[in-house]
Amino acid sequence: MTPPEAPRSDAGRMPPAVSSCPGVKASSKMSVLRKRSDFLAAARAQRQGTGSMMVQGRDRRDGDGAIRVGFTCSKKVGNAVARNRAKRRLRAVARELLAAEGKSGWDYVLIGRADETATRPFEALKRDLCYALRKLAGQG
RNA sequence: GCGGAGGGCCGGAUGGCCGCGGCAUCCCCCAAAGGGGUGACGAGGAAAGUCCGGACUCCACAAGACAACGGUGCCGGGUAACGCCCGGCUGGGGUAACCCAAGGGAAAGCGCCACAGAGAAGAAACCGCCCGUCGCACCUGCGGUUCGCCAAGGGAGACUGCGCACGGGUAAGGGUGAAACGGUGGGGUAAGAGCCCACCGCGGGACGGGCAACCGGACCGGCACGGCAAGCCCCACCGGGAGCAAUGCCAAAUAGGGACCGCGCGUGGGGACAGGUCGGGCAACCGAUACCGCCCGCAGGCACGUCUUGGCCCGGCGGUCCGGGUUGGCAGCUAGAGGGGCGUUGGCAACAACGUCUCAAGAGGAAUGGUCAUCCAACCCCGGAUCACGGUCCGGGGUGGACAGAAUCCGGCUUAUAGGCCCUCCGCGCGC
RNA sequence: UGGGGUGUAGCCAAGUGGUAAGGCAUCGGUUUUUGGUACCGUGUACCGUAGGUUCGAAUCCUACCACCCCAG
Repeated sequence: MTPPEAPRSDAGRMPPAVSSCPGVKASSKMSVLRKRSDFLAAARAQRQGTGSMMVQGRDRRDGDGAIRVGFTCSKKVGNAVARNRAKRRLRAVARELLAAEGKSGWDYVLIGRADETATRPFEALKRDLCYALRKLAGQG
């Protein structure tokens, strides 16, 4: 099912250039995951790690074309301030890219990492998400 | 100028671009849902820890109780209340400003005080000191002898010395310990001792001051009453229990567990059917004149126009209650002991009263942001100037923002916190 | 939101006011040709942190820190 898994160090390597990830106006409505069962379902599906985040993706297969996304951070990220900041940056980067790069009908869950999610430059954060979305699309 | 003490305040600023939350309003729309536009508002001094106190809601009880358990603990005041705050007292620390204290009761009782030490709780008597007796030391000497001495018995006994000896006196000295039953000096004595005296300490205390804690204290007592209650405990005061995942309402959906009740007294006639009561079984009874449906009366019940079938067991259906159990929505949900400013009055103060102006997040996998630029602190580097060699000032460059995110609300406490600002006071030094 | 527990040597741990047990591990030695095993010996603790009560605290009290568990 999964193609030959890239070694762990691959996650830190430079993702595809930003120019290949043009920011396009949202074509479909993006809504937010709110139920625990949705998060658990996504966690069982495919995942792709990068230097600054972990991305989980799942094809809902319910006929609805909407892209849904959830954000979460474990306690390992830090205190409430650090967790909230990480989720806000993930939310900002998802809002810019997900409508264009995500596959319709999928659920995505973005998981923050300690330090990296909060401190990585915004452009690099965008490259990480773009890279992860393409890997997931390729796997699917 | 240096060092220190106390208190208060701030917690980066501005502007682009892209966004988020509920609210108000307008538009699209028959309406709802949904979408769009506009507007003001949108984290903290600790929002944190969840350590106290309340509001609020439900449960329990019926007065306010008692017991148990838990908490608080100098006195007075403030407060809705508090374990908080203010003022005072006492004790301790500091040259001082000031700081610290769970600070009631140890003559209600129980318990503990290791080791060391004579003795550790209604004191004790080891060494020592003193008195007396006896023995030895003096004289004599039965005897024995390793010839150094040992020694029964008798005498003298004033002084002195000695004793694993005995009987008393004593608690000054010694040493132990965290703590040893007043201290220092003098008198006194056989030696000593509050035995007596002076001062200090201690206990009681008329009376005076103070709301009180407490303070002062004539006078009296030769001195007793060790410490620990953050050991049990006693005393006084406070506390019914649970918590917004409380609680109330609405909708949908799953499983059909447990308990209880009901399935409705009848009666006469007509008429039809072959088996008969809600279903099954058993027993009984009846059966072509039974019996139900049906029709007509009587009586009774209530839902008022319908119902009214005998026994036992099992089941079924309906209802009520209890229990298990899934999900979503709405309310609770933010205007209240509310915060802030100014003023007046009372009070030393905490605070209170009144007047006036002003401010006001309500999320719910959880909004209050992302990004860029400029500036302001801070830190580092380089160059220059000055200097009391600690530093200060000017210019340029770089890094770059403490602790930390509302979750029903409020009053406190505690803890974290880069850096900065202000006020008052104390000590020392210098100048005028 | 409410409740409970733990913290002692590198690891596991006993100790409930009076010198901080024990085991494993480490290190040294004996035995063995060597290693292992066995035996003997040795060191290692500011008892989670900071205050307080007490003559004396791992132990009692208060505050804080970290971790774990339970209920709705």
